[in-house]
Amino acid sequence: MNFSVSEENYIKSIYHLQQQTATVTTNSLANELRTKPASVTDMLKKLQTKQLVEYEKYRGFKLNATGNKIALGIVRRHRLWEFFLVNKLGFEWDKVHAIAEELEHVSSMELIKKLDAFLNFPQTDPHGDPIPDTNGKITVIKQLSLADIAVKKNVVVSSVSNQSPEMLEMLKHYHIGIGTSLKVNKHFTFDGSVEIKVVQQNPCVISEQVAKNIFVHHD
Amino acid sequence: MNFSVSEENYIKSIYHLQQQTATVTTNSLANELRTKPASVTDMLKKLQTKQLVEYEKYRGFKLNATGNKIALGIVRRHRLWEFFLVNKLGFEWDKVHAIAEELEHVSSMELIKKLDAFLNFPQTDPHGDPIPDTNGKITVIKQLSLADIAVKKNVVVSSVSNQSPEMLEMLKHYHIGIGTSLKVNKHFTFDGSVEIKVVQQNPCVISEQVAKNIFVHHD
DNA sequence: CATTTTTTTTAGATTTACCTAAATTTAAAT
DNA sequence: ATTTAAATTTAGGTAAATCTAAAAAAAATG
Ligand SMILES: [Mn+2]
Ligand SMILES: [Mn+2]
Ligand SMILES: [Mn+2]
Ligand SMILES: [Mn+2]
Repeated sequence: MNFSVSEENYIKSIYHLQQQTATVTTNSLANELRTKPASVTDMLKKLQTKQLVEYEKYRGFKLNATGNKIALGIVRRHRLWEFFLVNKLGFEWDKVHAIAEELEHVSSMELIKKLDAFLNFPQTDPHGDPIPDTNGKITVIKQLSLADIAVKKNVVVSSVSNQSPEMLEMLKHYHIGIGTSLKVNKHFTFDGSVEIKVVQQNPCVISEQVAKNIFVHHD
Repeated sequence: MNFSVSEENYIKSIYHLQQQTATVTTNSLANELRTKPASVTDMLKKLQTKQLVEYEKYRGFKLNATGNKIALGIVRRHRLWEFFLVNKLGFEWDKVHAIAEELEHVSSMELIKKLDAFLNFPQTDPHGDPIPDTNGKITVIKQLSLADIAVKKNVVVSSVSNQSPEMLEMLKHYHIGIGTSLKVNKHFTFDGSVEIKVVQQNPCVISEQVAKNIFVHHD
């Protein structure tokens, strides 16, 4: 079946919200899509008749198996385009989301297949998020935020959950990017700030807010 | 101002039809867009209030200076994407039009600027059609169809006006592509077919229908 | 547990981009 | 110059995606 841009945006947003809560509410989806609850209810009825969601009035909803597969297809396209924009066109990673938000809806299967090959089958997007494969399989790496990492362990930055220009500016200042190796020297209990040692840099202190948005895995 | 996908498709189609007839008719545009004349009239009223066309009831219409500039922007995006699809992703040129038809509507200025640079500022698309520059300036090369070329003149294929898979199959068979050097040996008056000599190939005869769709310039 | 408060749904409108069928205008043909 | 035919526009309607305001249901509160 074929889906409208609007339907695809709803499906993808439900998918993302489900990563946090198993079942999604009307208000949270309206908020995510910057639309009104009434519009969400309308669209949900449509997605229900198209058999993409499990939905019970007043009870919230979630994607079913079909819906999930479609969502992963959209996420795949989005992340492949983000990779292209950063690694081929030279965008900074805080600028690509809005553009990929449009490109993800271009519907040619062949296009994505060839784009994937051209990019050399990347596994993660510029923000460190995994790219689902053709079958919708996604490899979720176990990762912890810097705020929750024990001291003296060597870790590698695997993703950032805040992708704003402000966050990018901050990370650049600390010489941190996806793949950067570092370790935690100390957690300050006063304000939750964290002293870290980035390889080939002097130790520095980052705020709890920053630490919580940097995800790492052990190497 | 910002335009919908539909508005952009109308604007671009008017632009293309204007290349042949200075003023465009409702029926021809409906036919080009595979829509109905009544829909064209509706959209034309809108484009008129948006000050993009000169339109007199029952008298046909044409883009004004603003409309023309916008059309050239869309054509630019379309052709840059076609170039990308063929030269970076490895598509054959008979498969790219439909995909570029979607990609052309992605609206980021920065995207097109960076894409252009990534592609090394190409001057023509895979079908030999010129790519307008950022200011909407387009270099129209004087070109004649093979059906109208005098014998024994050395010419270079500069574009093809039929971009179907069937045409591509035929051109591949004759070893003809954009940039191929050839000359006309003879015009047959019986059916308008043309004997040509492609460099490093044996002479061959092509039908008038094929000849009319191959455009060349003197080298 | 009865009553607020919050969340969600329904009802009814609006905008965009279409459509068909009928009316109107222009062009072509007798 | 009529008449006929073709092109174009108008009238009226539909489907998708949105919205606001009101009604209904669920959750929170004292
Ligand atoms: Mn999107
Ligand atoms: Mn991303
Ligand atoms: Mn298009
Ligand atoms: Mn082209």
